[in-house]
Amino acid sequence: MTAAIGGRRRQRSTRQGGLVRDQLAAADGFRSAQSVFSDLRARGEVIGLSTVYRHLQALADDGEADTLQTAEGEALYRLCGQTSHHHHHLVCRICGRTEEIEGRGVEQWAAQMAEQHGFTDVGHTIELLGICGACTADGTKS
Amino acid sequence: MTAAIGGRRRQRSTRQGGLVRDQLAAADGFRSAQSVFSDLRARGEVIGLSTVYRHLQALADDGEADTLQTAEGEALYRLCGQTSHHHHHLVCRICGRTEEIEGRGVEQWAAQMAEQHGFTDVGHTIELLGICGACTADGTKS
DNA sequence: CGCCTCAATGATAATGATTACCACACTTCG
DNA sequence: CGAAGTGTGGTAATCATTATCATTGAGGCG
Ligand SMILES: [Zn+2]
Ligand SMILES: [Zn+2]
Ligand SMILES: [Zn+2]
Ligand SMILES: [Zn+2]
Repeated sequence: MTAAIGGRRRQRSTRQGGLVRDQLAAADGFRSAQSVFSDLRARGEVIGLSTVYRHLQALADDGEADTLQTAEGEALYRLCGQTSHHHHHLVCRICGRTEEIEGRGVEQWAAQMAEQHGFTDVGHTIELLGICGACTADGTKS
Repeated sequence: MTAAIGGRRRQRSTRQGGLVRDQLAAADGFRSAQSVFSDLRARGEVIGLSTVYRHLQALADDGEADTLQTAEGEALYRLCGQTSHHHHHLVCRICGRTEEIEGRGVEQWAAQMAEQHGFTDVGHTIELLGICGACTADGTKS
């Protein structure tokens, strides 16, 4: 009843909205609201913390950004390539570089597990966290 | 350097430790620290919030309990059957009932993705969240 | 059993991310 | 220009978790 069927959600496009989106786009990895905020401020931009949170959530709601949570419970956001294309992430725990990955095998497995146990309406959270090639190299020498 | 190689970690066994463990064991689903605390208090037990947090983390560290995070960033704990046996969970988002699941296919997929992208030391977070048979039935009638 | 030592406890304060508020600025349109 | 309404952003409020630290109780020993 609440849902606006059409896609549009953010009705006015504002300078701050662009800033947040650009900042996210600039980084190829996941970023926290706090870090997006302080980076923007550090760059001399004038924007409020509340506004950053608002726009990040708007992006997430519109499906333009993916989110995940750190082990410490901090929410991270990332602009993702194809909107509405189901995928997962392989994130470098050092530099944050992120690869979008997918696999119908996993999706099938999830569905199968659900069915096998009589569960319905099953969604899943799948994130891979490791160390990317570049960071491995960095750590190797020295 | 800190690690005691052997299994034992909690050196003194206390009443409070038992309480926390029992409370976890009583529920078959994941429980938050706050809820374990308030349930114990509601039962008339005398225990501090700090202590509940401490014991939950100790259990998690010892591998006796698994943890996961809600979308809101709250940490949940659950005593799991076989210690040191790698598995994942299929959790009912209504009643919290939890099934332990596994699948070497998924593990292989994760490993393969990691290798394919040159990532090393890759771990994964995989949780399935749905509605169990009982809860589906409940929702159907009415 | 009584004593001693130190880990464990728990009330409380501190932290840190996120949200709620709300007065104010900027758009838009008549 | 002026009214109406959205978006902003500083600040206060939330809420889970952690840090402090004085007090308690477990266990070992004589
Ligand atoms: Zn993505
Ligand atoms: Zn998937
Ligand atoms: Zn259920
Ligand atoms: Zn696994």
